[in-house]
Amino acid sequence: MDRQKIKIAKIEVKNYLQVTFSKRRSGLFKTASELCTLCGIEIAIIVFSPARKVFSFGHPNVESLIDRFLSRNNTNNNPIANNSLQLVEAHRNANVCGLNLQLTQILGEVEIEKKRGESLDQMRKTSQSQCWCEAPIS
Amino acid sequence: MDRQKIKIAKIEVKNYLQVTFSKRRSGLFKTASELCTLCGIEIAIIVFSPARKVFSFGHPNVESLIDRFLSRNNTNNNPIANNSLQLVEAHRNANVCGLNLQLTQILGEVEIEKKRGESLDQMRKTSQSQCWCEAPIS
DNA sequence: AACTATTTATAAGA
DNA sequence: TTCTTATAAATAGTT
Repeated sequence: MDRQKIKIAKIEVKNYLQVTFSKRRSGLFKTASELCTLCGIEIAIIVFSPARKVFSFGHPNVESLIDRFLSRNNTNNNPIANNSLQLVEAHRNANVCGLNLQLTQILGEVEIEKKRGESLDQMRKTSQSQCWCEAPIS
Repeated sequence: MDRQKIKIAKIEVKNYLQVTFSKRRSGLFKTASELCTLCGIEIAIIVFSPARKVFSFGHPNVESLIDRFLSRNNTNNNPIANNSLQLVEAHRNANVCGLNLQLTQILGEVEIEKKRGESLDQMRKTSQSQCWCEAPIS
């Protein structure tokens, strides 16, 4: 059997899949890097391999492009994009949970202190109305 | 002049750059999609064009891969990756700012209420020690 | 957008 | 994984 074109469909032979993945991934990253140089653009690629390993390529780096991408999507009104952002939002919210907990606890403290203040206020008023000795007896 | 190979260097002629960008970008997305199908992988590509427009390709979608990528980087100890995450962290912090502000204001309120409580407490004690008429005079 | 000569990527093999 | 090479695929220059 000669070298020939392959059908674009899931490769089932594991060893062959691994080789193809490795070759085509490096090809993809190379063409991406050429596109960068030729056109002066910025690009980020994230790949999760069949073995769940992560490979990435980024110019100037993956994280700053992710940040820019998310900012853009946040400011537009596209409901589909916003919907897809829910996972990321969930992440962010997880980190915010601690702050929310603190806030709730502090708000509870405020309530207790306010009640204590009111009760003391009430006591003062009562004692004032019932007692003519606010001034020293002398 | 015949068709010939180009040097991989920034294209300076604007029109030509635009055409090359368009052709190569679609080529890149096509090869990425083939890699997906052949190897059953997941991939996300984010591109910022020379005109600052954003193009993206994702299978199954860009956002979930970003989320997975960030989670991975968060849990490892790689100082370089963590350092690169600072931009994303900064973003998250910007959203947390409002909560922090609330917390600071509420903490201030707590302080005021506590002081008020103490002052009233002090008044009560003073009035008790100076006045023997806590009970009705009768 | 379409064409095509040429370059580039890559499938199969080593 | 890396090299080789025949073939497939992408694309530079043009229309």
